[in-house]
Amino acid sequence: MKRRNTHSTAEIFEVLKSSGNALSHDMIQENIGSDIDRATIYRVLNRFCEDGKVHKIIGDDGKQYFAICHNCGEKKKVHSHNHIHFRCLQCGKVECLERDLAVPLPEGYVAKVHNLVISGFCNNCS
Amino acid sequence: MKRRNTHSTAEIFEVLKSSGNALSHDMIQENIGSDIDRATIYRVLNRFCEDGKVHKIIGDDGKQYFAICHNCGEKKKVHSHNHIHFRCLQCGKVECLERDLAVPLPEGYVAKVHNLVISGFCNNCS
DNA sequence: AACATTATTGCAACATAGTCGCAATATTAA
DNA sequence: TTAATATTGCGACTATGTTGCAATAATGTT
Repeated sequence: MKRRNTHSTAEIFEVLKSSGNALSHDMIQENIGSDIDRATIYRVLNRFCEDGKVHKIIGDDGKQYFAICHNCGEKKKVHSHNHIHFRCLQCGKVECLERDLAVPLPEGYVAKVHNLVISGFCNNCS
Repeated sequence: MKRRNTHSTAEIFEVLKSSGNALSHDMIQENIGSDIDRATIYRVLNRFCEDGKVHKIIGDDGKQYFAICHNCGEKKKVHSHNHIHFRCLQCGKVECLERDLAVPLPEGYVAKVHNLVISGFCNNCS
C-alpha cells in the first residue's frame, strides 16, 4: 500500500496545516475550495493517522477532530499524543495545548490512547 | 418541573449504582430487566445530569457514558468532574479514577467541562 | 510516451448514536 | 377521586462516520 499524492490529500493536509488547530470533517469541508466527497475526506484523514502525520481526538461533542502532529510521535515510534486539547464552546476552535500530561494509572493498568479535552472559552471568546 | 419517581428512573439509577462504573446507553439497556425505551433511557440520564446526580463523559469511542457522582458536585455548586476516566479496550469497562487533575490553562482561557479519558487495558485485561 | 498496476475517489447505501414531537400513560397533590 | 402535568413509548428524524463497488487517476516500467 504505497501512498499516492493526490489533489485531495494535498489540499486536506494544507487546510490542516494552515489552520494550525484540530479540525472536524465539516470544518475541513468548509475550508476547502474544491468539492471533495465526505467519505474521501474521512479516508484521507484516517490514512494520515495511520501514517502518524496526524492525530485524532474525540471532542466532548462526540465528533472526531484531526490535527497535524508536531512533537508527538515523530521522534519516537511510540505515539504519545498525551497532551491536552481545548475546545471553545463559543467559536468551536479545537487546539492542542502543548502541555504534556503524565497520568499515573493504578497498578495493572496499561494506557494506550489519551483523549484529554477541556472545553470552555478560549482567550478570544472569554 | 418537579421530578417524579417512576419505575424507569428507579431501575436505571439502580443499574448505575450497582455497577459502580460509567455505563453507556446500551450497557444500561442490557443490564435492565424490563423493557425501557431507548429515548426514555436517554431522557432519564440527561435528567440525572441536570440534577447533578450523574455526570456524563464522552468516551474516545464517541459514545456517552454516565456515572453516579461521588465526590464531585455534591459539596459545591461547582460541578467539577475533573477526574480522569479509564476505558478498557478489551472488556469495555469505563471507570472513574479518583485522581483529580488540576490543569493549568493558558492566560484568558476558562474551563467549563473536563472530558479526560485514557483507554487501554484494565487490571483484569492486561 | 504509452501501458499496466493498483491506490484513490465518488456515489450510494448503510450503520449507529442520539434527539424530538406527540399522543397516551402514570405520578403527584388537592 | 379527580385534576394537573411529568413521564413514557413510538416513530420519525438528524448527524456522524463507514463500506462496497465501479470509475478514475497516480506511479513505475518498458
